Amino acid sequence: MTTDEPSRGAARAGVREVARLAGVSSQTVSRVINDHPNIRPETRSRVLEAMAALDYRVNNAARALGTRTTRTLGIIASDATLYGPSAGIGALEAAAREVGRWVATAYADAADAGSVEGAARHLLGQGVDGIIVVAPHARTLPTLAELTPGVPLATLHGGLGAERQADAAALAVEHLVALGHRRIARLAGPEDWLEALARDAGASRALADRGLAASAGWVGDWSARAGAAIAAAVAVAVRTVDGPTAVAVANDQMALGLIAGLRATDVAVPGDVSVTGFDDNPDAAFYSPPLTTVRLDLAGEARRCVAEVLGHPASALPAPPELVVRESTAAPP
Amino acid sequence: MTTDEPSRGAARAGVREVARLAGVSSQTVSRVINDHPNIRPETRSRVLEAMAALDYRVNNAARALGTRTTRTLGIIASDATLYGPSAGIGALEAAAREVGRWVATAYADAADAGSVEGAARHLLGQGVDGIIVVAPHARTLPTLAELTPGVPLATLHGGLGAERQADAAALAVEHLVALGHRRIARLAGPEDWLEALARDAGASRALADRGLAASAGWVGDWSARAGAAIAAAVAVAVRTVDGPTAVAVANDQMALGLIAGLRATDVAVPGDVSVTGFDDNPDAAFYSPPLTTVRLDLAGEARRCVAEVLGHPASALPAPPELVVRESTAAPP
DNA sequence: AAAACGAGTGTTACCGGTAACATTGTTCGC
DNA sequence: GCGAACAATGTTACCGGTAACACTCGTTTT
Repeated sequence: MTTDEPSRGAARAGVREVARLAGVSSQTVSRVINDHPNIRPETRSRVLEAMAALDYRVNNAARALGTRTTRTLGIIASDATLYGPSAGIGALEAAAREVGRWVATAYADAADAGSVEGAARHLLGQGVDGIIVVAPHARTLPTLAELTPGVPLATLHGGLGAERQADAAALAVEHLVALGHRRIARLAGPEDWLEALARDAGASRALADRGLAASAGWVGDWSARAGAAIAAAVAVAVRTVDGPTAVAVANDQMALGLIAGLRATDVAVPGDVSVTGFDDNPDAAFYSPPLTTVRLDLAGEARRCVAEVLGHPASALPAPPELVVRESTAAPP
Repeated sequence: MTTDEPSRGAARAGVREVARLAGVSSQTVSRVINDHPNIRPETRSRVLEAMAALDYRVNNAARALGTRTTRTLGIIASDATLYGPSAGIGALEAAAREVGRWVATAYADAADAGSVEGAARHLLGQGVDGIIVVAPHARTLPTLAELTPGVPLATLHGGLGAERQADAAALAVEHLVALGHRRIARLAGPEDWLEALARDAGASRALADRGLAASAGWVGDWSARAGAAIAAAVAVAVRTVDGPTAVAVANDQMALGLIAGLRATDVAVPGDVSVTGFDDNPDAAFYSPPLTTVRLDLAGEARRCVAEVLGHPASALPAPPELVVRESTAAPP
């Protein structure tokens, strides 16, 4: 394990070294690095050459110290075992990198205000320029805002993205209605998650738009386990006269659990009841039966979200959500 | 959105302010912050009070600039849609935070050397003190080592953790053997992933230990889709005389896809063939049938990994892997 | 009792960029 | 043809910690 460091002795070059080699001042080097206007093209290229020759790399700590901005975005994420948030984080990282920002991620139990607060403190300590909350809890958002004065806050799948969440949920319901379903139940996410609210609101709206009653729904914590736990109750409802003939579930994982639970009680999907998911988890095509679900333009949502915390003008809107029809939905029995 | 910043005007306090309020030098404040010995308890508490009173927070950029260390670990992650890596990242973040480090994550397509290199450069630019590669590609590891002289490198689920990966895979095979299976096939991960190698090696070893032939296996890219794609071939093999009666799959998601594909070709699991997974994905209990799989002590592995890059003495070893028996395995037909 | 030591603290300079301001030509309007 | 505006570059100081070293006392050591 001999750390034979090639740079030993020859400390990494800084702006001053580059400046000397290029025959300019260090400030000019800085200008080139930061793409300032008013640099003679020839000077610029001389500097660039020098940077390449010395394998120059900016020192972010120094830059951050001088500018009081770290070019880093903090992400507060919930449970890494849920598909939605995980995929969201990946998309955010890509979007941040696209605009030259770094990300620092802190995981927290979204349902526990203390944990979220700890994550926020952790990120603030890091000096992030903004914080993005993935799948935020309704209650924690105000707390966060209070905790982080001066640091812009945005939410993926919450704030501005909420309409599209609702639209996507509506898409699922419309699909069920088109198949002939008239009594459509909902299995929503935890009531106090903005994301859950948006999805459920979208489903309700679609029902109302079609003149259908929004029957009472169930609530789960996004996990497959929760879906399974609710299955017995769903089975009872389905077997009831005038019971639902379809369930719009707020994410794919709960749908998976629900279907598993229904199978255990001999309720056939989609024979006895149709089920839709939400997310288009890559696994959903291989559930049994393959799950009909809706998909958001995650990359687009992430870009919008990054632009928002950065205070950039809204770029192109994310693509509209898509319905992915598979085999968990059919005409009502 | 009136950003009524309470700290406007009253710029955030630094060590010097704290020092003045506590009646000591800034260096003493620094010593308190860093838990240096040789501080009179009374002095320490005076400083701590002053820090609290001023709501002092260290400026990491300044610290990094002075010490040439950022207390940040870089994580190079592959696909956010796979359960294993996602969960691994979450565990690493927690482990890093436990020892007062930050993490910076960069996602890369592990199969694309260029992409991994880009991620590494990104992290190096950030000035990370070490890099942890989640689920590394065998070939990219040397490249990375070359690219990052002086920056310690470790792998989650690769290097030192490999034995436990192998042990876990062996556990699955042993379970199948105990059920009476003698012809056990394998569906491995991509050949050049260290993790895939370790798991497959463990399975092979277990077979050899039992005096069983390691029949040829299949390979997939960890995704459910890959499992489904291979299903037809597996079905043919299973129906062959002397064909396998069980398949040990290298992760749960591929197992899911495989089972879905087998169902399509009327091969029953576990009736005609038993299937085991790897990871204990929280969804696996709700697959159809619920998946028998093995689980690693992810938090422990992450801690070990963080200690390794940090050059800390190895702490407690991760707990041994566990077998989780569910319904995808049964005695051979 | 002088010398050596260690605990506890202060001084100074430095890390590597960049903001702010100063300084040169150049070009342009009238 | 002269001052104004501007383009291109240099100077200087500063961001906020900490390393390195210096210094002052009590305690030991010999």
